[in-house]
Amino acid sequence: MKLEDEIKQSKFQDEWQKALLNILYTGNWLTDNFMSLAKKFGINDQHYNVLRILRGSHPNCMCPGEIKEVLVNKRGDLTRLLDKLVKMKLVDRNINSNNRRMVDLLITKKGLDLLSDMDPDVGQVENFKAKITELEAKSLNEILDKLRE
Amino acid sequence: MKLEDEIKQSKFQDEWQKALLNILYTGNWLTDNFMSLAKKFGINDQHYNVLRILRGSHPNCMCPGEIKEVLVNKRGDLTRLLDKLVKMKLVDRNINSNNRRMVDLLITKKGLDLLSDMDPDVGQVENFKAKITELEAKSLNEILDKLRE
DNA sequence: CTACAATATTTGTAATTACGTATATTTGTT
DNA sequence: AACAAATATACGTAATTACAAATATTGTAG
Repeated sequence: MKLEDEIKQSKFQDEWQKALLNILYTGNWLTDNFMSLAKKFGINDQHYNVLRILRGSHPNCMCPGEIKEVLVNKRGDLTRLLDKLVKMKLVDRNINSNNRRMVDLLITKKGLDLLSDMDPDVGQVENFKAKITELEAKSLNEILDKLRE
Repeated sequence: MKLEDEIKQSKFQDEWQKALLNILYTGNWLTDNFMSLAKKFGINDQHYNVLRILRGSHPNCMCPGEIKEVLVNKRGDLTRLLDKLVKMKLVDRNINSNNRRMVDLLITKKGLDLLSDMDPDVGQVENFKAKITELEAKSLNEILDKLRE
């Protein structure tokens, strides 16, 4: 749907202002989709993001600092977010033996299985290939990168 | 900065996957900017968004439902968000005389002054004109609109 | 080898957000 | 006029998030 209709605004000052709102709106739209998807599986979107990062490094572990670095959305209290994942037995947490300030986190079988169950639904949300061409995606990436300069 | 460096990822599966993360990352980046800006002025980004909407309709008032409709980011508990703005005397709240289920919200002089003070800083964050051309903004809008179809 | 700075994570506390439910008012129906 | 349905907002409670400070461990200079 056109942005004008989605946020009930008849028109924008200019294309730049519309772009600002469009990025925020589309980002929130994606996040909302992930949130309701995750909720169906008993977690939230931040839990999902962390699990997915841990799956990416499996069978190696990561420490909280490393996870924070690659998290797109840095909001949330990582310690307590991990508390919950450990409590749900989706993640194992152990003190790193080389550096006891650090904590090794490893996704469990249960965690991997949960992600597998979610994959089809996630594929739906991430189904960009059906909506824009590769050239459009590339162009989008270039423009967004420029904006953050 | 290129997305690869910002989230410490050496490469992405494809342009589509990068686009997904880029939208989320850029949206969060913008939100973080607004958050730290608003914080300097003693409010948060959602308070700012609501104030800005109310300035848009000033000198007319709006009710919570109308505000929720146009809010890009619908997160947050509007009632208690407004409680805070009323307590800070940035917004006046009165029961609507025609329909007493509804509540009239009007930005105060103090609220307008706060926004004026913030405007220069906000201009910096929203400074898209300096970064992308009008054509690029237009192209961005078209691609984002497509993604949400 | 001791003191001090740096690093990695955790914790306390307050604020915000989520979500279901409750309240109040209006509207429509009989 | 009485009552159910619909509408608009507020509230209770639990979960999450923000922020500052605390704890524990390691690295390092003297």
